Amino acid sequence: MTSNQATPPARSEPPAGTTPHTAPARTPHREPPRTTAATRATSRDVARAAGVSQAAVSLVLGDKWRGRVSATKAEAVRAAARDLGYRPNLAARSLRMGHTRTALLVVPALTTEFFARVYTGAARLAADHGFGVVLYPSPEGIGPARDPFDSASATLDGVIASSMAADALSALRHAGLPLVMLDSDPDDDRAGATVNLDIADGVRQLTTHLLTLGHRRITHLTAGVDSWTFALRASTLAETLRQTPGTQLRHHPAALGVDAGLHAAHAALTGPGPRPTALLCDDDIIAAGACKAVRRLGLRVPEDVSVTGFDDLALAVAVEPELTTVRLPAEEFGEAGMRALMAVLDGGRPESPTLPVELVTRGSTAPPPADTAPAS
Amino acid sequence: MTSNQATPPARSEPPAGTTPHTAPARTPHREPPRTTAATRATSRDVARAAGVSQAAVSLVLGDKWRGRVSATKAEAVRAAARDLGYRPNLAARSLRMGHTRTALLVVPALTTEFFARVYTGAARLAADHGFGVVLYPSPEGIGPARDPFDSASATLDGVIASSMAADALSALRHAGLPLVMLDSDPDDDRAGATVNLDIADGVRQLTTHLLTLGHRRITHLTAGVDSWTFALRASTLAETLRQTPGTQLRHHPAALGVDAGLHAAHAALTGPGPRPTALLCDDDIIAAGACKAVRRLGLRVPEDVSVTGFDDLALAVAVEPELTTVRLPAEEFGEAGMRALMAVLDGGRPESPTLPVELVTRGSTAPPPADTAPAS
DNA sequence: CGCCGCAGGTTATACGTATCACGTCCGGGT
DNA sequence: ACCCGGACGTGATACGTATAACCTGCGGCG
Repeated sequence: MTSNQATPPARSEPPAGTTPHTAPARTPHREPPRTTAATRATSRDVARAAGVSQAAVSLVLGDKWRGRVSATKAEAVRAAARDLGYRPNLAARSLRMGHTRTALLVVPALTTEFFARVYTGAARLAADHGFGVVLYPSPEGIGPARDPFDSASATLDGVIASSMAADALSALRHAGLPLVMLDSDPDDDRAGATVNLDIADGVRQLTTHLLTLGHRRITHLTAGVDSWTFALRASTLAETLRQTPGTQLRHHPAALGVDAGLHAAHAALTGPGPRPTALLCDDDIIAAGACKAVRRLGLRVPEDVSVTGFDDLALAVAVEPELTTVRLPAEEFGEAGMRALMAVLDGGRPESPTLPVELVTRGSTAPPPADTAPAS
Repeated sequence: MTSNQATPPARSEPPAGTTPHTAPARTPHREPPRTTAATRATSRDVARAAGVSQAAVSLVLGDKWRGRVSATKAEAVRAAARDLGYRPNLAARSLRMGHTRTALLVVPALTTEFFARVYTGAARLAADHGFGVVLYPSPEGIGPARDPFDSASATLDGVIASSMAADALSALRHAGLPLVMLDSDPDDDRAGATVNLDIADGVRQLTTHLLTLGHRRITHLTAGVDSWTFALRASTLAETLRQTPGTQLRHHPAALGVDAGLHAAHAALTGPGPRPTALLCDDDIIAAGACKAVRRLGLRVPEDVSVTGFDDLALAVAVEPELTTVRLPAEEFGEAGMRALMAVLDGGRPESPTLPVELVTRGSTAPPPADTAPAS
């Protein structure tokens, strides 16, 4: 603190009560950038203050001063930087370095808790390595199809994209940026790496759980989204049931959302043929809607109909009964994506892990009613 | 996985042979940009392709060529840019222009649906104006207290901050960036503008609804977060009830989350004195937990105890009974914040609107049980 | 003695863009 | 005839940073 017009005098704080009954608050002219901070300090300012050259500042602050700057001057530089509140201009640095240490995360929509958690995990790991993450919610969330690179005001070093945001992928591919796919076909050659959740294992665990309870008529309420991860749910379920004779599997298209789940479940329960005893839903939200449908038909969960979810969102324990579901490690998913991207950026060989999932057994599943005749 | 080194067949190598062997592969001088796709096209490349100067390209693409470039050449420039897939280097532009068209949105945590929707609204409006939005989830979401500007890899033009992220505000204030506060005390002089939701009106509507149904003993399950918006809920509730004689108001501290709501409601319902007939919760998630507590005590919602939420999240219609709640226009909230920030950035006088909220009456409220003795 | 190497610096430069200052060529007003 | 101003362009420059290239003593070693 030297000169620089400092010491803003006490701000004229009205101490308590006595609200200014008029409160004119005129002064509409224009507050010129009078208050300090008008222009940020540059490395040249720091150099001047420390009595060295701008290059020396860059060296010291970049921690590359081993045998180039004396310890005395290095400390002087650091002190000056601190005093001036110096922050490097990231735009200039990016221009010079040719990279931005920023990744783009492409997700279908952010209002889904799942992807919010994926982002959180990715951002946390990124921050630990000096990276930033910006979001590109795909068209359904943000408006008409828009170029991802117009959305990201920073230039990008790489992209992490959910397979559910397939509509944005063509633009991404064209840009030739390093790409990490989330939950995508491992054979997809667009990606430099692929991070997956072990969805198939989750479905198998869930199915085994229902089978063990005695269920034989299972209806799958699908998300109605054309993406690899949802296709995998359906195919794994079909394959698993095929190994147990006497089972019956149906698929009912729903959509994402409570209402969609409700309507699909209603249709599934009132349709022709024997009523299913278990509803396997593509996510927890659909499952919540399905539970509502069951009760509106005068039936109970789980005594009459078992319902299962997927994801283990906060919602899963907010409804009653609490949902039996498959817990997806969302934060770790985002972390793994970011880690893979950083590996690609470092030129190393990226890992393409498959993250384990976990069956969480709660109150929405039970043995089917005793009076139910076994299928066929 | 054997040799990573393999498979660069015919990488470059113009196979035309007869390369002058006097020019061995050495040439360490300077790598000319040989491999097209490796480096992005610059405005200079476009200029060369269109047969004009780089300045002309900038003029045309910046739509500032009124009387400076002929229509013919302008079209040629646009064609060349299209052919080359030219994208301006945003880092260079930011450096030159001194701004980034990027705003930072500071929220307490993203995993809450509410702020995810706020972000979506802000980002949508921003995109329409060529702005981007990056997020700074506050420490609780992202890790230990970290400088917002390390998190944002782009430099920033301004900040939109929720009052719930108060812990990050000191760093923000120090930076002297244009600041728009979300849901904050209008007298707060830190902000260039303040956008509010009409929380007080929502509380009054909710309270009137309960009073009209006949409730006299109301317990407020608070979020336990020290922020202006939650304080306003409590004070407005108290003030409203004070105007109706014979009412009894208690406050029970909860926290954000289903479990917290459950425990707080349990305590509220089993505590000393006559049982409250209505539980007014600071948000829908707490309310969902409260409903669970009611049922675990062998009581029914809403016949024995009415429960109300706040926010109108997706959760509100996922639980049964569906929650009576106050709908907060989250997307519009984010939009209004972004609009105010852009107004500040344009040097204009920003509006500081208060957005209306709406009472949504659903199944979780009903008249109190008839056998309930009036309070006092 | 000559000269190398190294610590401790500085100067110059390039990244890609937007814009200012400067040219040139005209047609038209005085 | 002269100058003015507008249309049409181009060259130069600066934004702030990181780093390559260069410079200067100085102790040591053949």
